[in-house]
Amino acid sequence: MVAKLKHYIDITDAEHKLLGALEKTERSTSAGEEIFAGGDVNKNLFVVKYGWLYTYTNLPDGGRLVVRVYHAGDIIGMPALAFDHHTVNLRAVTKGCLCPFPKSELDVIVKRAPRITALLFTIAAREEAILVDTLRAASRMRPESRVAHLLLGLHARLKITNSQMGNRFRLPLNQTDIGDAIGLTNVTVSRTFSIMEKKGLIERVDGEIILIDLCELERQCDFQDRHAAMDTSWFPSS
Amino acid sequence: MVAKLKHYIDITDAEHKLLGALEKTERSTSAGEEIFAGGDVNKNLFVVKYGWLYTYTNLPDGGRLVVRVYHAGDIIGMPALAFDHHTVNLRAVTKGCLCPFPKSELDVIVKRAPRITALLFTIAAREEAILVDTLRAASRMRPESRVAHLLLGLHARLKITNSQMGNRFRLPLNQTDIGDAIGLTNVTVSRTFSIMEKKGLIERVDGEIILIDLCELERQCDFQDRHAAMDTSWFPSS
DNA sequence: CGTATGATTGAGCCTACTCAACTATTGTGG
DNA sequence: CCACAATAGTTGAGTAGGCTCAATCATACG
Repeated sequence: MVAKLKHYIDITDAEHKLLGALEKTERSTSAGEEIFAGGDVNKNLFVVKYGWLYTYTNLPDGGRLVVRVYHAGDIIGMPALAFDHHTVNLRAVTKGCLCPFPKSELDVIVKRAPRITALLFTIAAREEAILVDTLRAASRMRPESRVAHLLLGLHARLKITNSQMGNRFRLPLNQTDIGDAIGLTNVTVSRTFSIMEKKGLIERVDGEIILIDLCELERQCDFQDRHAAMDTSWFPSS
Repeated sequence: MVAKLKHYIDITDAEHKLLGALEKTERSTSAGEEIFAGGDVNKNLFVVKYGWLYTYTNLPDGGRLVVRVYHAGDIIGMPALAFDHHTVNLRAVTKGCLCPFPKSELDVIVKRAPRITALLFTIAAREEAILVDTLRAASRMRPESRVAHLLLGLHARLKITNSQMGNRFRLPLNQTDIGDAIGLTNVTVSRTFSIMEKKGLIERVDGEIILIDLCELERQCDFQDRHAAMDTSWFPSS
């Protein structure tokens, strides 16, 4: 996580030490494992060391909504900071490793490291902007644009921690998961992928996705990369 | 705003003074006025003194998505904290009054008032949880549940600052606005309201909404009140 | 090699959309 | 105060796109 935060601001030794405390505990996850469920008592946040995970909620009609996909360097559980119970479920997609830390450790950061606090605040704000983008795409766009938005979002996210990645990446989600993330059935996801491949927008090779026509993909879902830059101009001095 | 924050934690005189600084500038708004547009340079956040407003974005196909409705005591612009440009548009629904304050004033709070910082952080986290609820309802539920969710959300929000309100409130949004907020057309909103009225779930009198069968409304959209309580247990001492 | 999971494809249906006409309400200027 | 315009809401008819159901094909794994 420190590596990811360094991307945005310089971090002093003292700050580094405070952040290190958040990653002192480790917990490995196996593919498909349920880490916590909505309604569980919520004392911890999690930093992702590696692996893919997602949060989801069940819908009253039996459906399922995949809220957000997480990768190495992400912090899981910010929205739940406001409540003493979890609001969503967390599931590991692949093998991975998490660092749980109690909410209460944040108080030290808030008290002693105003720059880190501001940065975390900003990251939370960005999460909200990303969620609005998701709402835009998943509730109001045609299937092709929804898929495009999901793929571009994952790609932009993965590029931060893996800059020489190119336009190709492994996608460990099945089509039902994808459908639950963008509000389609697995059937429609399948048909949509086929159409996009036929159009020359993407390719699928060995369970990896290749984004062939990035420009057209970005155009059709009005994509904004929320990861590239953040406004740190208002931050206090350290 | 101070009145609203007091709801959750005690506020010392020093903290009160810092917060007061955020509300020293005022700006009145007229009904239908556009306050800012997505892409505008973003230096200010806004505290709502009174009036109704909403943020929205335009969709690539010409549609519109109403993201969030704001009332007295709300802070507008948290998600934009992460960027130097606005990510959405803001429009006033009714006459009202806003207190704009520069982002840079937050740095003083982050440095000097850790409890207030923690509280603002928590409010941002709650906004995210609310947005997930919106995503759930607006992208995946039947029209009736979507309307129910919107009405209950507004009602829960208005109750905080107006505790003896009962189950009746004025709704200054037209059916096109409502549709844009929950992913329906004005036509479907009209039909849905009629059905819900016929079923005895709600009533409409003089442009006001009366929630007749609260339990059934809550049941059918799986409603959670995110405003009632917040977890402040992890906050630092002041 | 057999089983389980995941992906593809086809047929038919259903729901919210579009288009359009009409009614109701609100606001404004003469 | 009335006439007119503009905005908002209602209702009907027909359409279309994504869903459901179901069968088949592909791949991975023990």
